[in-house]
Amino acid sequence: MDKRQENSPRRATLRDVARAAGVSHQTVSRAINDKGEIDPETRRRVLETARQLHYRPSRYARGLVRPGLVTVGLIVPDVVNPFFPEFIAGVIQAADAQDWQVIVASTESDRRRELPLVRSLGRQVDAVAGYISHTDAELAPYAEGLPLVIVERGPEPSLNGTVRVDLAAGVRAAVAHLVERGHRRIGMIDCESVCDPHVRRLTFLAAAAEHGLPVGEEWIARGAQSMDGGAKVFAALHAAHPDMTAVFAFNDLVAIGAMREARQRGLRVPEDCAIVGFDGLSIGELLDPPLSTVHIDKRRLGELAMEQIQALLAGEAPTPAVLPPTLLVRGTT
Amino acid sequence: MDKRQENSPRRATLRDVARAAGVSHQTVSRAINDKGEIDPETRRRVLETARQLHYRPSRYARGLVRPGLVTVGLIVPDVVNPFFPEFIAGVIQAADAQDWQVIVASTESDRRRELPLVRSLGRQVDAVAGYISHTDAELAPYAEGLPLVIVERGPEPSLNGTVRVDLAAGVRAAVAHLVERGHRRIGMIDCESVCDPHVRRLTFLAAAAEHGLPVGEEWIARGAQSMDGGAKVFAALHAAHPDMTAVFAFNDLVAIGAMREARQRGLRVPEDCAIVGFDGLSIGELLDPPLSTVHIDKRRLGELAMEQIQALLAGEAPTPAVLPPTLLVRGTT
DNA sequence: TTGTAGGCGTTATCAC
DNA sequence: GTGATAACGCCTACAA
Repeated sequence: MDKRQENSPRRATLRDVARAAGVSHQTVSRAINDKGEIDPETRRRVLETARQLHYRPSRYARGLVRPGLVTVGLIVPDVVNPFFPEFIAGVIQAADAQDWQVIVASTESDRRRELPLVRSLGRQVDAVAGYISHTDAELAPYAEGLPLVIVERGPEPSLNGTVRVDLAAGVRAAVAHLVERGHRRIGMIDCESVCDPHVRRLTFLAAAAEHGLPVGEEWIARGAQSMDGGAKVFAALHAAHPDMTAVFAFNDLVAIGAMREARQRGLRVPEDCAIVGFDGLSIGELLDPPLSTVHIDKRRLGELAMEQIQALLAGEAPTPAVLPPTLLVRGTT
Repeated sequence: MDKRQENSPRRATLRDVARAAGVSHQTVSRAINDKGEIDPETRRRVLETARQLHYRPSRYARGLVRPGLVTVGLIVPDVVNPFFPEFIAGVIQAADAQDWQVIVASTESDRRRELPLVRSLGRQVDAVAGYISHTDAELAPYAEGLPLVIVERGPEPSLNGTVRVDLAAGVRAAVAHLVERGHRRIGMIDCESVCDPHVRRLTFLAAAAEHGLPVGEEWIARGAQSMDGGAKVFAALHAAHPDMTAVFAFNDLVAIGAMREARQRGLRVPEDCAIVGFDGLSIGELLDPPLSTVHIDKRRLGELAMEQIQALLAGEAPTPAVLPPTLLVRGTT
């Protein structure tokens, strides 16, 4: 970390310009910052020599004398995964509203990069928010007192700020919706995930039981978090339960894979098999029919994270924020 | 711009900690930075009081003494538009490879925000790259000598770094491909765009002429850069030219809208009407059939931008980089 | 092992 | 209008 630019020819400073222009460094400062008390001609001359010397003010020196500009670090697993751009946009937008800046960093879905990233990024910013899977205790030595907001952390208490989606509520909404549509033999496509190891699955089982569905563990299959994974798991479920009339998927990506596989097998969606995704990605709109899903307001999630950061920076104790998802009925149910 | 955090209770400094721990500020520095020459017990005590005082080192003071960490500003019109996340990822990845940081800022597609953003962001970073539609001359007073890399600027010479996609080559490839598939009556869906006011349209006409197609201005219609825009323009083209067998769209989003409208009108894609998009968004894969398109390597585009920044920072004169797109034949042609 | 002196590049204050 | 001088918070010598 913190690799530095080597042997670059030292940048010109205020004093260099002063010397070259034959004035005091103070006068240069006046010219650069457009203060009034300066002779227009001096000003012109100074600015000209500054330009020639490629002078640029040091943000560090400025920051030291004129502190207060807030910079926030944002850690996401993957910039390209369609879930995160909206989240990032929410953070940037909320930050921008107060003229704060956001440094975006990605772990590339590599959990081992989290801790070093928290440290190096944390040293450059006033606070950090993001998807971090480590515990408070693991984080502490790297956070070094850094105000930290963790997204999608379970409900364990934390000294850090916390924002999460009410996954269970989302699952219940999805199941209730399918039941309402008359479905009883509902399968679930589960995935491995650091963020949600069990909530979706367990809630699904509980909801199924509550609705008196003839559905248990054997109606749940697990696969990779990808279109391909979704397709494979759907194939397995369909083979095991030919009478299955609906599927609840771990997320939209997986749901899309399932949908494609269903088609391959000659099933019509939603007539022969309904499908509900999770996340509410806007790309679900592009499908035909568009994907029904449990919608997460990812922009809002970003805003909530920023609100936590503000609280933390104001020295307040953070109250965990919980975002309830909403059912988005489109065309696959 | 540059709004500051007001009346926050001044953060503890090295000296505050020193006073509280009854040592010199130097000793504190040693403890914080884990230097060897210090009594373990002193170290422990210092670290403890530092923690109590919520001490965090000032990045400005550190940067001043230990300069060299490079931070790059990145300006995009829209974080959510599926084109940009990949571009951003390319920039972040290339930056990360040298342990540089990236501050991402968005103009929210508002051209008027560009100039102020260049100024305020530019003051906080070592260089800026991004989609900026203003000219060198307009930029100069705001750039203040800032190393700047402009993406998708036309081939006009510039003092700034420049990266662009060879749009014309992409258009020619698309038209050639359609002709090869036996199409002659090809329509084009054009859009208004700051980045490309005319290249696509003019190249399309030129290519059509070269291939001897019975196609002129009247085969081009223009609409909004959205799915809806694409649908409307397709409707208009189809109405005007019922014998049209293929469409070249300004970009993928528009192409998707066109595809949907074609279906609405009872046309099979690609049998009754082939469609080629532009951009190579990965969401094109989700369609059925998947969208054929002129693919731009957006990650590579980001890398190229970073390479330009490196050159600029090294004091080299930037040679404009041109990225050739590639034809991606999927299912709609 | 610990403390003192000096400087990093800027802005602010106050003389001239 | 201009220029000394003193911060800002930290780190690197060097001295004790």
